[in-house]
Amino acid sequence: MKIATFNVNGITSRLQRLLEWLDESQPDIACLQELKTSDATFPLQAIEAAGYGAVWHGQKGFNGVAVLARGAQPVEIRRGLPGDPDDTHSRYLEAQVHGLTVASIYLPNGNPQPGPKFDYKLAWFERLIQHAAALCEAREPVVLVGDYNVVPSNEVGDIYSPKSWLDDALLQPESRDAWRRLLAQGWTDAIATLHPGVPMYTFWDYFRNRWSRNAGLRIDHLLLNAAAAKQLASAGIDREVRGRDKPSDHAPAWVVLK
DNA sequence: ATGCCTGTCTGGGACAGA
Repeated sequence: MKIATFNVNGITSRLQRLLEWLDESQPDIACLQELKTSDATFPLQAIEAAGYGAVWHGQKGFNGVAVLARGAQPVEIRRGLPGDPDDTHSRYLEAQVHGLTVASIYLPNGNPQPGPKFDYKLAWFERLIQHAAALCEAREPVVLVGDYNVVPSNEVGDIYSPKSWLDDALLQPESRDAWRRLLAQGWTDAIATLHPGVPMYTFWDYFRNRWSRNAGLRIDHLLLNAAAAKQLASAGIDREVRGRDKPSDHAPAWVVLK
């Protein structure tokens, strides 16, 4: 069972990159973020033609998350996190498919900080922590994947160099503290567990030659509860996707469960 | 040192992203 996460940065302009990656990587489940399109304009036909069923939560111009499943129709469990009825952002979609529960997460970026966007990020994180507690305790496998917009540490496995990012919302102690408290519920960070100490970046800014210099950040994560972690076989990053024509600024990350 | 690129909505320039 291969589960992947991919921030596509606009599914409309990224559709060919997405389809070729699905064909190559053959994930059983693919969670997408930053669709940047409305529910009505989600390219369902092309995704079904590629052999995938889908549920999605779109938003015109911004945000947007989806869960794709190869040869299956995901069953939607929840769209949006509980705890704030005024939150209009499409950032959380939870579904059951292929015998497990999976969530596609697009955690707020939070820049600039300090400020209201950073406050929103931290508040959203607290709502995720609240909601994730019961999922972590589930006896069935649960996988929370997506763009968490947190660089977990300043180590080279997580960032090429923290120097120019020290004031960024992705590295702030508050962001990292929330990340640590989420993991402390009992989640396994699949990439960090299987590839400690080596660069496992998932994002490279479009400018400043960040891709050609491999000046990347590890911000897309795959978290497994105990039942899922028992099945953990391998994990990786499809880096080559970032080097193609008209790429997303993120590369897909994936985990295989036995 | 700096959104320096890129996508979206829109129809040129603003906003958002990380």
